[in-house]
Amino acid sequence: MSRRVEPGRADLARTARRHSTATVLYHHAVAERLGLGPSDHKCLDLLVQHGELTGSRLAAMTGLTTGAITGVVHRLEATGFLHRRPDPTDGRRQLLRPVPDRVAEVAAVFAEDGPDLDRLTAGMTRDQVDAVLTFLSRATDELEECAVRLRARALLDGAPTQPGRAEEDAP
Amino acid sequence: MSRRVEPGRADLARTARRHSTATVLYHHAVAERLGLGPSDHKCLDLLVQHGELTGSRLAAMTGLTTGAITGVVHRLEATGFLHRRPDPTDGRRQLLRPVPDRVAEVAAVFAEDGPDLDRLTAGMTRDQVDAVLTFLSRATDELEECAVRLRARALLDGAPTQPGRAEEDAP
DNA sequence: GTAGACTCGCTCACATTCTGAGCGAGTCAG
DNA sequence: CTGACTCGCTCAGAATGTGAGCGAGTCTAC
Repeated sequence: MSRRVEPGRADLARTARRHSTATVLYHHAVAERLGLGPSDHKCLDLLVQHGELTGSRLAAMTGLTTGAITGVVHRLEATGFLHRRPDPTDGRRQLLRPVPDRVAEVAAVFAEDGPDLDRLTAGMTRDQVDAVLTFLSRATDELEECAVRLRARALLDGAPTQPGRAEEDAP
Repeated sequence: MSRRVEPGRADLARTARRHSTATVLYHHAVAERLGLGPSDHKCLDLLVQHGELTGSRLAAMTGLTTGAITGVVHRLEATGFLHRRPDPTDGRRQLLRPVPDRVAEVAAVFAEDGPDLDRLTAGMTRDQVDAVLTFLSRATDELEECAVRLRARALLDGAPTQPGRAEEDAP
């Protein structure tokens, strides 16, 4: 670890990690503020970003079971965050899309109690901001890919270290 | 939306949001992989970053109730991720600290199925990497602050049962 | 055009996790 | 010592997730 790589390298790893944790905690706080569970908020976010999705797609993206998704959709629909309509081309599917008015409320929370991008990039040159953009974009892609890989691995292993519960341990 | 903002401005907002969502999903996947619940992983992360914390401090940081924290601590201790010892200076407190060996396993998961920082910063100048570092650092601070504010606001709205103290602290 | 394999969203029983209230022990100021 | 406080814990009940399985719809190959 004490190799003379670029000086900022270890800093970057540590900061990125802190940033991750802070992000997770912040998301949870926003969900609470909106009267939603963490999973509900997660799904709503995905819906907003993708425009329209099916339930099974949502299940695949979040790693939740379809049963759990049913609950999420019901709650989000009951609270008016989500509109549901049958897919005209496939009778099995339900197309889920966020309701603009409610989504605006979510955006308002972000605006009121969210990070201010202008402040975050204050004093940066255009080139530096571009670098940030590139980093975030690449990181997003990698994170999505890694999440999929992790989930696939869990399925393949069939649950190696985590079958039912903590089997060992009883000193 | 055709304002004269800097070209990268809206992009940055959108990308940051996508990055947040991806981060949350990734954290959840990692937790599953480790056989932990999302809250358990969140607490473990905080523990790793801060070295040693008390239960009540953890509750304040995560927004969980002390009852939930008790469960988290029991699970983490049972699976060997956490070591607990009474505070020598205050008989009420339990000092919680992560177990290095187990934490190394967590790090291994990150190394194996996590984003590769070298790739994320590939082709960037020292100056650009510094900009990324600055951005992440500032964002982390703001996110933490915003989460606290959100939670405080939620307490005001709802029934203020417990005196929520999560501010101060700046070593 | 129909049989069989698939997908989709749903339900149900059960397990796990979180909340909310309250408790005993410990700390500290007066 | 007394009283106000903090700390971690317990307990009942609510919320949320899992896993298996179902009926309806779709697709492919006969």
